[in-house]
Amino acid sequence: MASKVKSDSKWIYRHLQDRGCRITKPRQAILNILQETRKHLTAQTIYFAAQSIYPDVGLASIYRNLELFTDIGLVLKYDFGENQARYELAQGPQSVHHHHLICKNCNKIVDYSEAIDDEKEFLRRREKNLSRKYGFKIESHFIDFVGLCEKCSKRR
Amino acid sequence: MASKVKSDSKWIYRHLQDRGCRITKPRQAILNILQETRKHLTAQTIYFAAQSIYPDVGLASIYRNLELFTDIGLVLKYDFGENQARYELAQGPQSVHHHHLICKNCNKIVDYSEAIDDEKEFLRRREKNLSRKYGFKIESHFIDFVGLCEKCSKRR
DNA sequence: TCCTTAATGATAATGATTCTCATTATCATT
DNA sequence: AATGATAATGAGAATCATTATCATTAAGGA
Repeated sequence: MASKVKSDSKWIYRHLQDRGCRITKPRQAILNILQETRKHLTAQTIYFAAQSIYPDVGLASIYRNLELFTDIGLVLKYDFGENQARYELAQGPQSVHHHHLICKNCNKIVDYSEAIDDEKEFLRRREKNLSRKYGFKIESHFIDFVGLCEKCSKRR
Repeated sequence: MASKVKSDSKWIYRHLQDRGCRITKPRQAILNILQETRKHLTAQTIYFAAQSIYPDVGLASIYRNLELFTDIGLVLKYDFGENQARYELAQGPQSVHHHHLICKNCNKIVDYSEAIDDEKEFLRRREKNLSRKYGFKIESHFIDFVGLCEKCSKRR
């Protein structure tokens, strides 16, 4: 019953309502949490955090809504080779489009977003080319570099 | 007991032996299978195929060795948003370095490798830059485009 | 052939994610 | 503000890929 849901960015709610989705407390809680961090959170972490906003929330709703948000492009879902997915807001004040460096030994993740401009041009060409050739309607892309972080490459 | 393991590319075995790994029947079976396909196979698929080469093989060995092969760079492990990983040989006669188009609706995967040359130059610069800045020793990269395939984009 | 020990197979355990279904809450309409 | 259709929920069971355990086997150098 109790709920500490704060008011959120209007555009997110419009995005949901345009699709006939209701604005529920679990959804507000999840979005609040994602808006307050830059980290990639697991469903469990989001679940625990959501309980402090809306104690009655269930884990199933966390998964259901993360899937919904991912489907409608509000959230990005990542797999960094752990045995669980990670999520973050696709757009918003806290989030900048970025890619990842993944240490295959300790699983450390570094986000980077610099020098993105020459990348944009490259990706624009590539997406146009691929769309035409394969008939795909491309919505997003992921670029991950995998290797060893400084610590792990010394330790080997 | 029975075993139909064929002789394999020498370099792969050298790669294993250099690391003190033994050449076992399960390992030979897995590598045979991966060498004969261009597809991204699941552990289950590899398990069933391996049984026709070496009937006594256990599922645990499939997982253990796929992890080993991934660690030493012989195999690439992918997650396409299904609930299971997929694997393919990192290098070899059948395999060409490529990236993916993933349909987020029906999970269709298209491999593409054309026009890879301008990508190489772009990636070289990017990897050098990131290595210097973050101290990462970058070994590989993944570029995936996510969207809707032709069928699914019409159906919506 | 012998010996060391890496690797294996069988199977139990784990744990993230999904499913089921009765109940509840959202929100357009009145 | 009350109503009603139904989207969404919470609890917990079910699923299923992956890992861990451990006694046994086999690779490969001596």
